[in-house]
Amino acid sequence: MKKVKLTLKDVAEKLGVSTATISNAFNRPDQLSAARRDAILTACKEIGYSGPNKAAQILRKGHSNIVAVVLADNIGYMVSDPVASTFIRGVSSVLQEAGKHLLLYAGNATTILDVADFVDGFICYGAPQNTKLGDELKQQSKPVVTVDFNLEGCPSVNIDNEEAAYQMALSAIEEGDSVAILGLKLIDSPSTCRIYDSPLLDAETAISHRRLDGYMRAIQDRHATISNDWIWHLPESGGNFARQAAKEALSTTDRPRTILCMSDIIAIELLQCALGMGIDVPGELKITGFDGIDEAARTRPQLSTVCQSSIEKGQVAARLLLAGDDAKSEVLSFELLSGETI
Amino acid sequence: MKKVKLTLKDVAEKLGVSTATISNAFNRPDQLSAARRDAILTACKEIGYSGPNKAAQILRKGHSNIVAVVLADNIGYMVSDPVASTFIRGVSSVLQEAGKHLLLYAGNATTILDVADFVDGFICYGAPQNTKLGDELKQQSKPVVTVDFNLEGCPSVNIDNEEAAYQMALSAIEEGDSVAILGLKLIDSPSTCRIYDSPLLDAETAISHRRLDGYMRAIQDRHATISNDWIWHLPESGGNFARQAAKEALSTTDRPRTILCMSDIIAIELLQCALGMGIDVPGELKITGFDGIDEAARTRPQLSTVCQSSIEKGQVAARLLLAGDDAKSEVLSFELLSGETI
DNA sequence: AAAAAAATGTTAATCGTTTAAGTTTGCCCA
DNA sequence: TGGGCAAACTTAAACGATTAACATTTTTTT
Repeated sequence: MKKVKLTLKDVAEKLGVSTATISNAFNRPDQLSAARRDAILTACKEIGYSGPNKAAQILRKGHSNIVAVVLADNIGYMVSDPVASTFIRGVSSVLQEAGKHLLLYAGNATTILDVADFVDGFICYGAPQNTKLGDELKQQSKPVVTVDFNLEGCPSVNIDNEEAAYQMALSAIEEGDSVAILGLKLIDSPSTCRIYDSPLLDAETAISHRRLDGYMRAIQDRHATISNDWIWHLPESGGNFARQAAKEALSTTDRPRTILCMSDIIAIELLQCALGMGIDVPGELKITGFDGIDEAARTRPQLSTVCQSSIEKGQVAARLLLAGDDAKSEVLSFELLSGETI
Repeated sequence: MKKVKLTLKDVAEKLGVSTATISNAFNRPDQLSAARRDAILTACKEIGYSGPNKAAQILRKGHSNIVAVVLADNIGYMVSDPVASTFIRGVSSVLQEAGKHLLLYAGNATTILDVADFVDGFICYGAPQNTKLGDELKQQSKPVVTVDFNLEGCPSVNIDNEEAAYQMALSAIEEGDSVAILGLKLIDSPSTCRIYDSPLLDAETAISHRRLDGYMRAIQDRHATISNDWIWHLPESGGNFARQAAKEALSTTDRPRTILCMSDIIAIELLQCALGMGIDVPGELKITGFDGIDEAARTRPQLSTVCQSSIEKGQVAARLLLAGDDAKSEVLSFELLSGETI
């Protein structure tokens, strides 16, 4: 139980050498003889000095080996979401290998400027609801990598959401079908609702809108029908939002033949809801998901969905951040999983 | 795109006041006149100074508003584990309210001493496999709260695992039954195996052993039978480990009547395995879980398990850490969920 | 054997703040 | 009128390291 913390200076005095030499012993082995270095290091161990103070190092060196991962929604929700947590796993594995630490940050919380001074960079996952985050990110000077959305001037990691949604929808929709969409973060509302004519949110950068574009293109190509009041907005995938939307969509007069869901979580909720109501899937209703989470492979009937590797996304994002200035945006591949719901 | 970072000194010169005054404007409003304070703050906004550098503040003030959450296993696994991620959600909610940040830390990675200098404290979740972590924790001087295990001198958050396991087992086991146990982290092995006579791991501090004690007491009280080669060790709950143990346990000659599992994840895997083999649950085989994750309520037949509130655990842990020196250990309550598997 | 190069140390400035202690000013009251 | 006291600022010493630039010794080269 050491009460007093030793400093580099204390150690230097005790050993009768300069602080520079102690510092070099820890940081730049080539700057002193191996013999002296060993002597210093073992002496430090003996007297209980565990190395240069990190806080001081951060200030002096200007970097901390800490990378902030900024999650679009609150940490709690994101961490329990399988897609997001798998993503974090990917990031974490690469960072860990590089000896970096992971600061988990909630985008909806207070300002990121609280940490911008000492983290080495930001990995931002998912489009933030408020534009404040974007502004702050460009106000500060640390490198940024965005995932599943784009920010001017920052390398990003994405799949081709438009194309993925298009292909998925195309294989689900039959000529002339009626279609509904359970979408994510389409408009600025904290609750489940149909979008009608509400202004679309962040239409240029958000992946939700790329997916919507893809769906719409497929609907056109199949000469299918849809209207704005058959497009639902969910603020997040979590249980209640999805359940409510599912119920609404299933109790429309003249129920849609096909419902396209922007996440597997939503699709699974919808599926359970439909089965509970005695609706035959895919006989009476076809359902598609998005993401390819493990659970999707276990539903009965098995969900059709777009598989993307969240873990790879995380790894690539981390690598891009570590790569520094010459990092270029990456578009990852996806795969269609043809299940039994279409 | 500011290229040069302004410092307090720059601002002070520009405004013609001392650095102390600027600093006070940000940190100690009572030290200067309101008029001047407003003037300074708005001036700062104008010239693009976003407040004192945090790295310097950490060094000078000696605290950072960062709390490290140390996870027993690797971050990746823990984050995707429903129990652990719910726990993190709890921690995060309290920290966020207190304006603290959350550094996610993998206990199995490198030393925590990397961050001990600048975090304000540690919340350690789950017994670490290696004792190194414990040593390091007491080597450093920041406050520590442990969860689901104990560390000498540190406040902890637990349920009464022995009693919970006892009660659960007691209601599952019938007089004279044969029993098997699928346990977690009982011995020092990276793979699934029966424990036979391997030395038990960390027997004093680990909750696994409290649970084991409880099971054993119930087995005695019910005059049931068990042997060391019917106690399995799993390094973690994750899929493959559980599946392997489940298969082994179910293919023993003279299969056990009751299998007690130390987590719901394990129990669910076992249940699926048993149903897949055409075994009638609970007719031929009774199963109990532990934790009370959401998914447990959705299995058919519904799992019997011990429910504990992971989110509360997280909240309490965070509050204990924030409470400082006068924090006392807390024992949370649990509830038996009598499902259809016993 | 002298000059050049390399190896090993030290000195002191610096990173960007905070804050105890000191200074100046203005105000009140006897 | 001047002593006592706040209020409002400033000065300057930390916080605990890193790292150019310089100084000294040892080794290598010619």
